[in-house]
Amino acid sequence: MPARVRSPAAPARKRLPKAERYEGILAAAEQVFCQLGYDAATMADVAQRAGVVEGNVYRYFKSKRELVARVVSDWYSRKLDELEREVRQIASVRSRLRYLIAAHLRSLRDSPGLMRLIIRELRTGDPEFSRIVGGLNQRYTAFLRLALEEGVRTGELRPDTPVRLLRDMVFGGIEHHAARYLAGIGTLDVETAADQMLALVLQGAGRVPTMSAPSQAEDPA
Amino acid sequence: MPARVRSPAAPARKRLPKAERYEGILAAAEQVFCQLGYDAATMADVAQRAGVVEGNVYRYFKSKRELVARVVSDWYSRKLDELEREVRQIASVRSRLRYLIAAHLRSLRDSPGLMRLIIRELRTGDPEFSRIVGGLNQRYTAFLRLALEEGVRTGELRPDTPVRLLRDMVFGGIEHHAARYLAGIGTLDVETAADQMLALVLQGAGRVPTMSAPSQAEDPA
Amino acid sequence: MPARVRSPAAPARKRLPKAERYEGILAAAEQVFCQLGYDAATMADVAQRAGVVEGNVYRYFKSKRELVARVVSDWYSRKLDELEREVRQIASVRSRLRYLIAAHLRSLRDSPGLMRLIIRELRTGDPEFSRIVGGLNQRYTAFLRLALEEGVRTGELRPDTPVRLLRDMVFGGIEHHAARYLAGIGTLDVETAADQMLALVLQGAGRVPTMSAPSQAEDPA
Amino acid sequence: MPARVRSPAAPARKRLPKAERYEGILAAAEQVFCQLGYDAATMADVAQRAGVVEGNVYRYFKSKRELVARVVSDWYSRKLDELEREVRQIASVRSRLRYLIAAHLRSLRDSPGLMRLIIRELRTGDPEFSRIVGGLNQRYTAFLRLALEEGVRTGELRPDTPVRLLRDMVFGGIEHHAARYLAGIGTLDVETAADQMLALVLQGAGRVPTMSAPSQAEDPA
DNA sequence: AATGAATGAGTCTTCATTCAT
DNA sequence: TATGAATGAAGACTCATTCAT
Repeated sequence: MPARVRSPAAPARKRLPKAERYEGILAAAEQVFCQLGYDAATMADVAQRAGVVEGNVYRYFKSKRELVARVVSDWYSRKLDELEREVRQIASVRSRLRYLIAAHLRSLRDSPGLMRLIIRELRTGDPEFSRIVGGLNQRYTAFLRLALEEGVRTGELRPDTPVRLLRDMVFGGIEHHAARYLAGIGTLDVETAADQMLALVLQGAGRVPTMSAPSQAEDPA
Repeated sequence: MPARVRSPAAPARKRLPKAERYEGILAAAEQVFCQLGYDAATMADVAQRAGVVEGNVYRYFKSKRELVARVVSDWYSRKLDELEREVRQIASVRSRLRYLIAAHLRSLRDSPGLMRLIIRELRTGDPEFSRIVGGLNQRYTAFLRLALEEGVRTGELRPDTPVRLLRDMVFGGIEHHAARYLAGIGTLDVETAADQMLALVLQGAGRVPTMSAPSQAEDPA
Repeated sequence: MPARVRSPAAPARKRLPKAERYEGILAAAEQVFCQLGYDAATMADVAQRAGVVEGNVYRYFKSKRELVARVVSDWYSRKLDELEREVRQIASVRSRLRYLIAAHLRSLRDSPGLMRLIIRELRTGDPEFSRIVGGLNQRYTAFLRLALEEGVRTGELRPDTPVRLLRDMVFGGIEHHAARYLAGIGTLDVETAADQMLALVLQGAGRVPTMSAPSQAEDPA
Repeated sequence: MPARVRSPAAPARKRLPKAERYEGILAAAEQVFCQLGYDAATMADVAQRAGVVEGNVYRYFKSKRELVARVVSDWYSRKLDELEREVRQIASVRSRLRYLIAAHLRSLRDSPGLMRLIIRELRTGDPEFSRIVGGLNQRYTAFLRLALEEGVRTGELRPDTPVRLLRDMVFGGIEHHAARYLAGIGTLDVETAADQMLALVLQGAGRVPTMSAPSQAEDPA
């Protein structure tokens, strides 16, 4: 009986259809893992929150690792569908970049617990985890990579753009930027951050040196 | 008043000066923590690697948390000294940025275990940890922030540069970029990555506005 | 995320209904605690005596302190029931005093281990302990206090009787008296001791003031 | 490094005469044991408070048990001297009883930590402890026993007085009475308690039934 | 399908005591 | 005589996982 925070447990129900019980446990696991983190969360916590008995969880998930993996892959699946749907409707590369940056920021803002879980646990190298979550992360970041590659093709981006590095700067930058927010400190202004990051991605921070093509708005000229 | 009787005790191992033993345990802990991560590592592992009995570790470090904290803060201290020494000798902002980017990449390349430890455990919010490591991370990232701010002052960078966001993109980008390497997959080409990242920081990925086609797409011309 | 893998687990022992196992552990704990005392007893001792694995004890009792507390409160509950039942059937105050004195002596004679445990551990001020055992001791001693108070009301006892002090002398006296027996030295003659103590309580040890030699010095004659 | 309360340590001094060091450690031990109790106190606590290094304590006391035993026997020796000195000057048995009762109450009031230590640890049956403290407790209680026996001889007390039982009631009663005070709750009024207890010892609480020799002052005649 | 009792291998941490220096 | 580093044997408590019912 750890001094853990236990939330109002759902009353146990009997004989649910398999799929429904599965979803219930998954949802409970998401809450518990997000709130406590992987290590601190216990299977007992999950079972209780799901209104199920401990051993029963193992009928649906063969181990704790698989359970987190499913929670995370679930999130990725949902996110992937959403991105798929939205991104195809955005014509310009620039707008697509803007959308993807903002989308990731929104994810961090709206599901900080889950994102912290992903960021922390994704880098584990656990085989069980990799097997399940594996490609999903790649497919997720692929949206940005593809957008950048298209930008190169269309000429909106320099031909020598180091696409993967730029992608890393975007995702890594967003996650770093949100670190304080994830830690419960401060807020996260999605739109401002997205605008600034997009600008940095496109023009960098260096002063444009040419005479003929003066830089930004604040040019005294 | 335990009824158990203590056993007669075996021959004592070699007796080291306090500082030496401290360093020995610290070094052992660094290895163990870097290899297994904080949670998976046990104090028994550390003690064994240090050639010491488990209980003896506690003469030098009052808890496992303090021990990691010391390992990490030790690294930061060394790094901070080094940065301090080097950075002050680099005149131009551009060169300083290049140096800081490369330095962080080198850290990841040369101490992947430690860096993974830091990246993972730094975001824990544990008070023991924060107390000790606390400001070190800030002081570390401050070097880049200061360089960027100076760039703004000297006019090498745009006056409206979002300094903190850019700093996050650099550190986050580097760490993301090194993720595969940290996971034991692939290599890390410090110089190339540093060059590319510096370029992105300064000019971004957007097409250079030529005379005929000045700045961005939304240019009214 | 421990890297250690759990072992395949051995054949499970017999499965008892919850209440039965609870009682079994409680009984084992009583024996162990009484024999060794609280500090010297270990949860492993208790588990072994109960024929259960150590960790399983914690399914029923959340801590060692709670376990002793339950053992002790269990005894009090039983004793309280018994006293309740018996005392109400005894009409005269004198008989009631005699009964309560003898009953406490019998408790010491018949459950010396448990009584030693109570006497030693009751005075600990541990919150877990107090929470559970708390009022039970007071309710136990209240029987004597109430009998004395009634004696005062009925005139069988002097109106200025210091009830609490007298109660302390009875309980403290009995416990002191039984100390040698509790230590395993000598025997305990309940009836004789009860008779003598009752006499002391009622008349004290002072010479009875006869007609010719009236009581104490402060006798006005 | 336990979260224990450590008091201002005396600075280590070198090369004290043996006897002086011995006393210093003993004094430190008394403080520590009284404050924390035997089990919770550590040899490290004692050493620190004595301004001595841990291992050095063992040059003067061969074990923790012996150390407490010495602390306790020290107290008894002092007390015994004091009683010896005082008691011989008190002529009447009655006064002597009054003095001994009050003296024990004062001990409890003035050295609650030590008394708690004695009361708790004296009943352990530890051979090391018994060997050292052994007879002291008996010699201490003997003062009261002798006074009672003399009372019997002189006729001030009934010839059939159960001396040992009465002695137990006095000491046990006092200790029970002081229990709340020892637990840090409430105060201890030595004089009142002594008066009341003396009266109980001499006359008991029973209403004197005779016509010819009416009882106390509050008798309506 | 569901239950939940039972397992067992850890985890961290504490401390009396010894002994090389 | 003094030091304090080192020992080692517990000890309380946790938790993923299994399996009889």
